[in-house]
Amino acid sequence: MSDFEHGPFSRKLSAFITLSEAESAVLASLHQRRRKIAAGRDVFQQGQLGQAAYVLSAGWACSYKILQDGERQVVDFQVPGDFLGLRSVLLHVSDHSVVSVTDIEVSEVLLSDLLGVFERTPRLAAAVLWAASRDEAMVVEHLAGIGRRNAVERMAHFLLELGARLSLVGMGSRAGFDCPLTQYLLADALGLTAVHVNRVLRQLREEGLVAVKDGYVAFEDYERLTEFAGFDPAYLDQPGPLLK
Amino acid sequence: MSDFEHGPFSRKLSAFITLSEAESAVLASLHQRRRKIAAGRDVFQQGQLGQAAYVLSAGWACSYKILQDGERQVVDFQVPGDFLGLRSVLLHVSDHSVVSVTDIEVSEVLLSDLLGVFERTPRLAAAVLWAASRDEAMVVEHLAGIGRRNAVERMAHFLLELGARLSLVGMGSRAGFDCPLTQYLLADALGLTAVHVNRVLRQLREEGLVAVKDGYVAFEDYERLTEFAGFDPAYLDQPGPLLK
DNA sequence: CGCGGACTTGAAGGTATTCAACATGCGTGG
DNA sequence: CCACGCATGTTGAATACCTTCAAGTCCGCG
Repeated sequence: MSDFEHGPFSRKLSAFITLSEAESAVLASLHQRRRKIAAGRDVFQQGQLGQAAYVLSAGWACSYKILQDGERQVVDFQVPGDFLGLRSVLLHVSDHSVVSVTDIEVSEVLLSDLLGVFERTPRLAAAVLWAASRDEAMVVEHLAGIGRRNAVERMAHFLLELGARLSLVGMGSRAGFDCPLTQYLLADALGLTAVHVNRVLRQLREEGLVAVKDGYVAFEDYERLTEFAGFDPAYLDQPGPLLK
Repeated sequence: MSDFEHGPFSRKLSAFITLSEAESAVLASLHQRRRKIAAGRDVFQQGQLGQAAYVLSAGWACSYKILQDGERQVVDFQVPGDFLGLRSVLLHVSDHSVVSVTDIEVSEVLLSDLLGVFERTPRLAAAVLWAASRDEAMVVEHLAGIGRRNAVERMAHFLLELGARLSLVGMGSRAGFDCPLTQYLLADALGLTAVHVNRVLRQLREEGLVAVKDGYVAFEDYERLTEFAGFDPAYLDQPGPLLK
């Protein structure tokens, strides 16, 4: 049985462990409670008692925090195959909010489901922990970018990372990718103002590195952009399953 | 049997699950390979093939990334009970480095140990995943701070969070805590220069909020500082075990 | 005693923000 | 159908925050 039949989530996990039929079946059983959510709706909110997490099967979502003074910081964007709110389910109280950027489709995963999966198929526990680690690695890279890169490098690096992630699920290439993010969302992700995001994008465009226009990110000179941003995709790549 | 007998790691996990004797024994078995490391030594490095993670049992450590241009971003500091390199063991390649800030004591945990623990005691898998989630929540809060708080608020929030974490393991209070971090380390953690850290600390001292001097952080007005920094410890608190 | 690491302070400069104005495109209702 | 509102994108000018560069202090230690 192909690991790819059950959608992007199985596809993602199968990069870490080779899924047995039993394990595939257990994963498939997680997709019982499907929901469609329109663009711009909160999936869940910061502070909410969250017993459920979700697996995103279609569309883009965005996890963010609202600070005391009302400022928003986008922590990460989620694309198909990613978890929504995995931390929340384990922390009992959500430390962040998630909003749909486009129309999305999700499967609800209860804490009890997750614990059941862990007991019946411990290898899947490792796979889920791996997926969580990979997500955290991206958050950490994001942290480093905000802390230590200037606005232009930060944007360049961010666009390259997003492109690499999307390539892994067949939604992007070295040419570019469709991107539904507004300059406001980009600003809140990169710790900038929307005004400055605009200037930075102009600069990257004028230097012939990357052009963002009409919902499409076009890499005009992938090599030079990679060089400029100091982008190293090692933390995203998974050469093969670690557990056979 | 008290959950506290086996050191800060068991103490931390027992905030999430009530440990059975069998589970405590399994945890204790993880502390077979103990190592002492002098201050200022790398425990492991970014890019290294890391089969092993560590549990910190004494002292302070610091995880960081080095960017292309040589700039350092400190991701988090670790105090007793915290994991070192859990992500690395699951990602196979470490995405960050860890250095000892003080003399430290660690226990090595192999990937095979961890998988064994998951198979024998699935509830511990959940507990470990919870601990990882809690650590990630701190990284996310850190990200939000760097992205959306100015230098003074950022520093205030950081010191409050550190104080709260240390209080949980009995190493701090609302009065203050011992802190071995230099202004250079603080700068690299907060995405500032050491020079500006110095000015920010002076400002916080002059406003009677918090004073950092001779390795001790003294909260001079905890209430007002909390208010000023917009500090909400919800994501650190765990009212009681989620799994009995 | 001299050296290095950590800390401190001033002055100048650059990056990103703030404020303000305007352009563009899309959907909705008059 | 066109007017209008609203979200998004664009650009300029003034300002603020933080960095950079530079100089110097303090202290522990070989």
